[in-house]
Amino acid sequence: MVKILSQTFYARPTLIVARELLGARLVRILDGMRLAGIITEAEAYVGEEDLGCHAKSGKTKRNAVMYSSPGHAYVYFTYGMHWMLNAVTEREGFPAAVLIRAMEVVEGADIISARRQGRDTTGPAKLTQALGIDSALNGVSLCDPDSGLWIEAGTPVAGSDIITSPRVGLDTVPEPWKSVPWRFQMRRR
DNA sequence: AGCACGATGCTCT
DNA sequence: GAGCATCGTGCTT
Repeated sequence: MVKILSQTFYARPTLIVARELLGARLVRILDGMRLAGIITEAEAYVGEEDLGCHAKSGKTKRNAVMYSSPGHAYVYFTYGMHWMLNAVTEREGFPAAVLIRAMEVVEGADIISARRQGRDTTGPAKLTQALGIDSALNGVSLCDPDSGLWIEAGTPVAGSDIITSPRVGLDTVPEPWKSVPWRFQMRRR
């Protein structure tokens, strides 16, 4: 039986949510078609103390959604051409989120393959491009099917099948934030 | 198989 | 005006 992850799922410590999102099913309704993938990689960004987090300098127009209640989509634009998808976590007012970095396609493979021109979906911008996720989805609820974007519970991944490592792309971020092992990946089989 | 680089434009200082 | 939670290509080993 299918269960859309609820707000209480997201209203927990971000590191826990990031781990538990591995194996979950990311679902997107695009042009009336259902596309989906199993989340295989995610990263945690936790509060204003975390100097790798967009909220490090406080609330701005860009990162405001990170401060909203858990279970919302934080979608932002970077590098002049890429969109990134995050799930907002913890309590309202505390800026934290999980970046969804990769998925294994399980529904709508033909459509996704066409959208990706045959290329893979392992990468945060590849994933949003594959699913047609952009600024129109910033701030929508991930707990409401009307938004056209949500996450369903999947097969839990055992701790021994999760690989942790430092987050990607934080080259200029000071330690310890640059190296904390807040990237989570499902072991490849 | 790995690395360097250019693309490209929004956000905040 | 600088800096980016990246990607794809092309060139080197």
